[in-house]
Amino acid sequence: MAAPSVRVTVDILAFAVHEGGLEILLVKRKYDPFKSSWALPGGFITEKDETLDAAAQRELVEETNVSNVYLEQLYSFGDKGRDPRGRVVTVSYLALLQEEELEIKASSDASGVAWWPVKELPALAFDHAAIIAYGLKRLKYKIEYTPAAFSLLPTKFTLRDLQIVYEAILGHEIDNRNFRKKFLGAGILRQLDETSQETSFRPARLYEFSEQDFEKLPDRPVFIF
Amino acid sequence: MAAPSVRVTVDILAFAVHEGGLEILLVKRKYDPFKSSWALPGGFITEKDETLDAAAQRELVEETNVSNVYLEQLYSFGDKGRDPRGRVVTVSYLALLQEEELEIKASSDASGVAWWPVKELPALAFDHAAIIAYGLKRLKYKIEYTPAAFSLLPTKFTLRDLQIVYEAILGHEIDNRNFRKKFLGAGILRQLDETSQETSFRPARLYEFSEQDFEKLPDRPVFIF
DNA sequence: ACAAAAGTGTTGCTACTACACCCATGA
DNA sequence: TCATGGGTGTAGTAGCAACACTTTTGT
Repeated sequence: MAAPSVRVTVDILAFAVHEGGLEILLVKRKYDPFKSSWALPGGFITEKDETLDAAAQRELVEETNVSNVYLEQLYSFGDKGRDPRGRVVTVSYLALLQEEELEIKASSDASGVAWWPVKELPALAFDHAAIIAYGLKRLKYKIEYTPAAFSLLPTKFTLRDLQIVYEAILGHEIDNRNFRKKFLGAGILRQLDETSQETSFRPARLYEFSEQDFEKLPDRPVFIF
Repeated sequence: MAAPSVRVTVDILAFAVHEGGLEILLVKRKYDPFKSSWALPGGFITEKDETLDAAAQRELVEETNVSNVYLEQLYSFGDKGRDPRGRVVTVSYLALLQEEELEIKASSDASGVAWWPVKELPALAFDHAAIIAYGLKRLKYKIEYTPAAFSLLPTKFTLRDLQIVYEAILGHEIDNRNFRKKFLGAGILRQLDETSQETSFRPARLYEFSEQDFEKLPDRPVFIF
């Protein structure tokens, strides 16, 4: 049986919320094809990669210096004409990051790495614009049915911070009373005896997400607003 | 950059509900590796496949004689040791079928093709048992949030038929009054002026799923029981 | 008349939406 | 004292779960 060889990449959609807006991490390509275009971080899988997940972790570190993050496989893209060099199947991954805690750094393959607001993306290489559109749809969905939003926040956060994450991703405002009621009633937040300081007005209570309490819930909660 | 070539397969999880139980379509391998084991239908993508979806359609026809069905990409598997022949990345697909309307037929690559109840699967080749476990989880989820269940039924069906599909996939019984109420209230079923005949007792009303009405719903309904 | 499955309503409860004001703090 | 965001309660509504009996048909 002729089994034509194909090249496989993993590409990462790394999202973060920054100043009330959703952003994605992109690298500027140094080489052809699509030299000087912005693209998703990622690359070919190697002999050493034990799993696709591991390959995604590795590529993210190599291309952007970002390590040790929540990563989840999203979808695979394999249309014939999507890469001018030949058949390339791309397995896309979703990463949820806290921008402030990272020090991004371009690899030698790239001439730059930067956060881009998803509402003002540059021209993108390959079919990466379509991949991002797909990822955004999935992300909206995910925060409504899973505790994924907490991966976009530091361990200690205020309810307002959490609400900002939801508003940035869903793209609309949420009534703060109902928002707080739903999360406080869900029983998955631990209130801390600390308040956020950096303000010149009333400090807000800090909370932590409790993975254990979430797992113990009889039914999965729904965070639809 | 050394881009090691990888082989890519598409494998299909073809489900159907038969006599109240959920079944999956498997083929018996004629050649090594895993000669004589049962496996998911599927195979390597070829130069001619324009898309991964098209490759899945093609493989399903070639290996089982099943054509023209609902197909949806599920997940990709690429652990290093999963195929003894070397690196193989498998893109899995979900197909939802009506067993009665199909005439399955083994290809020349296989020594058999058969429906297997998911509760009594045979020993399986590669990591196909894990792939099926994953697919089952996704299928349960899908019927609760999408109209996927209708793909497992003929165009005309009774409410009881529909309930049997839900019970087979979810694995528990459902109160029939609440079940009917939810579906009749959802506004996505068209009642026909026909009844099912084949019974020796009271005939049941037939219904059709209305794709258009489903699309027109302001919010997606939730079919959780 | 009987066996078998089709079909039907109500009640209590929970959870949601919509909505506007007072509170605590630092400057 | 003022500006700023933090924090709170209620009333009306909609949707859900739990529950058992009558109807229709063929034999």
